[in-house]
Amino acid sequence: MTEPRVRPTRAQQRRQTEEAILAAARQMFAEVGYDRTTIRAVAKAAGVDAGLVMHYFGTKDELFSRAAKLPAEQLPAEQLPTDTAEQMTEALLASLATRLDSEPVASLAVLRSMLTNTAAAERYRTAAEPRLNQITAAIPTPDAELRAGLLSAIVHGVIIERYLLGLARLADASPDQIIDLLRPCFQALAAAQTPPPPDQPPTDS
Amino acid sequence: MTEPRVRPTRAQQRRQTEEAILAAARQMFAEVGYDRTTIRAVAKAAGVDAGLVMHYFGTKDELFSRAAKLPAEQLPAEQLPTDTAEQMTEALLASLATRLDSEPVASLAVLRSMLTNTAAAERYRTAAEPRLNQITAAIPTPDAELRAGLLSAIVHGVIIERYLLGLARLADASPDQIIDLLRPCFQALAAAQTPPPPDQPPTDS
DNA sequence: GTCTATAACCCGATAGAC
DNA sequence: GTCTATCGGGTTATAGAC
Repeated sequence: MTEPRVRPTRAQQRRQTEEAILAAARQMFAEVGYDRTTIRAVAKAAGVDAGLVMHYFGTKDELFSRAAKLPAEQLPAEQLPTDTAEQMTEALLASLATRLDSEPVASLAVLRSMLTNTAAAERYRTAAEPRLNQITAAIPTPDAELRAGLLSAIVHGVIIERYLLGLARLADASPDQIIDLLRPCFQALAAAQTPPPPDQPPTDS
Repeated sequence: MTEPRVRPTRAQQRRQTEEAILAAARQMFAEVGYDRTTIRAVAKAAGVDAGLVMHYFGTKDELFSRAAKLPAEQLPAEQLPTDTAEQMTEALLASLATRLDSEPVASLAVLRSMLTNTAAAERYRTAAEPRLNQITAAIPTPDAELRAGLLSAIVHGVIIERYLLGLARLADASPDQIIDLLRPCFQALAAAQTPPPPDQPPTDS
């Protein structure tokens, strides 16, 4: 009998090299974007032949699509509370703090490519949409959709300048420092006007 | 004598076709980015031969560099007042309103390409630096540099989502609506905490 | 000054040997 | 399953005719 424990199943072996290819592809897509990422370079980084990459994924678009998927599609797990604007704001800040600490490389691949690749842009849109709806639901004003769009734009602007452009002022700061500065911004956007007006009218008027 | 008025100088003619090429290049760089822009397509859009583009600009990098320059380098003209944070904030909002109304296509070319082209990223950095310093100078807190970086990131995040990604919530809104919503955000970032600290120390201490 | 032809080099994708 | 060879296409850039 052949020892089936030591060298695992054909399918397992395949999944293993597939994962190595995907990891290399994610890294390169995140670093230089879709166009400048070549199948040949991905294969070399993964230690396999270029033909094998094509054999597994068929096309470069499919490779990008698979590489850009977050592991186990864990997105639906992180939901924002929509009860009050304050809760949503804090949850959004906490989510941003996590992303500022270590943004998944698959997300960076999408962000890096979304300005020059329509498939990446579409993936960005569909990934951001449920979150936009959650933010909108927590804001009690008629212009909630625009406010939610601005909050999302701020989050992504900060992440882009920190990770993709490496601007020193944002790249060197700590996540806590950034979210502490952004908290009043977010509260102003989510809570409409200031709760207590300065000069209180008489109680009976 | 040959009539020199009707058909202008050789140099003028050259400048004219050069400008046509640059306009076509700006448009294409802004729409699809550096990599997907080809010399051939630019030449066709400008109504000239591809070889002529190379003859004028020598290399694709030089063509991008020339196309990405704002006309007459009018950047130093728009300076932000650095006297008080309030003045700077309003000026920054006014500048954003103008850009939301019609962002120069040369700027869009840089923004579209900066995530996948190092020359574009470098141009973005050097163009943003003087403005960052002006914003910093108007903020009276020790973390002024980080606050300025966040303000800049917000501005560019909004512009990117509006023009380059075409997200509906930001693309359909009016500039005035957007800056009115962003005003409290910017004030919170620029003005630090509430001006009068609650407990004043004794005068002589 | 303008345009044609082509060189030299990449790429993604395919076919087939082993 | 893995790798080599190659096809067909694209690009920038150059050389040279008109």
